[in-house]
Amino acid sequence: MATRYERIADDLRSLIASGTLALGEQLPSEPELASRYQVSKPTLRNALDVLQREGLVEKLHGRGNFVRRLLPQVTYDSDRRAAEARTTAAALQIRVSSSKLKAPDELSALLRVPPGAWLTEYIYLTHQEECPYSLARVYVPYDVADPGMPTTTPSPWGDDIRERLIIAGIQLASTVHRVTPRPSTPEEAEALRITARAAVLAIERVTTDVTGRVVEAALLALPCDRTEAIFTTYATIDELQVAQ
Amino acid sequence: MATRYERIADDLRSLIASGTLALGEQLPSEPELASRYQVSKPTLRNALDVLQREGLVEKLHGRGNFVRRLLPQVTYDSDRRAAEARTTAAALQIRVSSSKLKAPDELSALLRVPPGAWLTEYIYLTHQEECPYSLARVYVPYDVADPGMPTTTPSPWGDDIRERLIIAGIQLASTVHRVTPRPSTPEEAEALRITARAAVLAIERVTTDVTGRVVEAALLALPCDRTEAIFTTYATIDELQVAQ
DNA sequence: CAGTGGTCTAGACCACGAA
DNA sequence: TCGTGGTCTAGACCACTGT
Repeated sequence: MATRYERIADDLRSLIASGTLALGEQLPSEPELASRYQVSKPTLRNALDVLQREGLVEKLHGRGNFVRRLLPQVTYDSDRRAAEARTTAAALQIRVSSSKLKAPDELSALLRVPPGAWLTEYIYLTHQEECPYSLARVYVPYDVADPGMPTTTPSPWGDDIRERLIIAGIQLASTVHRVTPRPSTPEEAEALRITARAAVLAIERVTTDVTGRVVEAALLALPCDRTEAIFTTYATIDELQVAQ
Repeated sequence: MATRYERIADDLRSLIASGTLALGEQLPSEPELASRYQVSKPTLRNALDVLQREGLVEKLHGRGNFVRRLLPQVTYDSDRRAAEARTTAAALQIRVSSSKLKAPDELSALLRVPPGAWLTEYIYLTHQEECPYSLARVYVPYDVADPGMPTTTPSPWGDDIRERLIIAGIQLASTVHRVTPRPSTPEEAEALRITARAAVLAIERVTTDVTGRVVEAALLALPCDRTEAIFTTYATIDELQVAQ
């Protein structure tokens, strides 16, 4: 037997699905809904919590509850060219800032440089039509190159930095992506405008050149509930030769 | 200012971290904790909900609240050899079953075969020390090959199937992974013994051979809160030549 | 059966956002 | 200032688990 709050959630869900409650529309206030369903406020809030976890309802303290608009899908692609094709179509606004810093311990381990080595940090904050899309922090050791500020059209994932490394004569050899869903940090929640501790898909990317040196690393945070990430791997030459 | 339930959650969290509450240990009952912290039951439950969402506490209806044991980390690696090295160390129990079926619409799109074409389906359910680890469904079109039942030591991700395809003379060329966090289906929640609708990391893998034919596809489901996935990509030959 | 967590009430009061 | 959601109380009763 379904509980009271589940039945209320079911009812509101079908109202949203049928369009009776339009996207972006404000729901009636909680006391109003509570009296309409003849339940107490905590029970009604329990129902709204279910819908919030499902991503159907957005609660804004002091303003009201709203039917969540369809948010654009976020797509990461390890293949730079495929990503570009999509990016141009999607009209993203990308804000990049850069600074120089001494590598803290986590970054020195990631980039395999001594702690305190100089790094250039690029922070990419991308929006799609006012809606936060992704947060990327890209690091390049200063003794590898100083790519300077982006001049070309940037990519949300800092792929333009890697392009600049290639132009500078650095031969990229392999890229390792470590993908982990985890709760967002307060800074990420703020930047992506998601509720505190809501999950993000974290992608840790490390690019190595043909000499085995780490030439770039990136920490990406994508909103978990509307993200897909695509990775394409090709058989290496020796694998194909073994098969032949 | 932290709320009442947040301060209680903080306190319990530090008790768990310090080992005062041992892993797997049953917490005092909710009325007991409520009176100890001088709060009402709903407030105390709110604190436990926070810890449950963080994965620190497991609530079992009719039995009690327990400190969640450290669950083994689940690691997917796109690199078969790296994955093997880890797997042998970790002592996984893998159960494989196979059946033949006609491709439903979703699978025919994924495998690029006509709807209703014959497929071999392999279901891999992996445990590590009684704890569910991963669920993988692997599909091979029947006209590509019939790998038969696994004889070698299997991999949790069905990599042994791909090994068998290589031995059968099929030249694998590229693999595309599509990674999406999403709520679990009831079957997945059951198999992975996670709470209903808890998030899984879904990996959709499609392997293509040198003729461009899809020779294998897999649908993997991994428990979101303790999973990492690693993807390694190498510069293709033409990228390196362009750079030179 | 006893003991546990799950649901629910009918209020009170606080904190936030916008006018 | 007013209307909104957020927190909290002190209980009652239901549903599940193990003996």
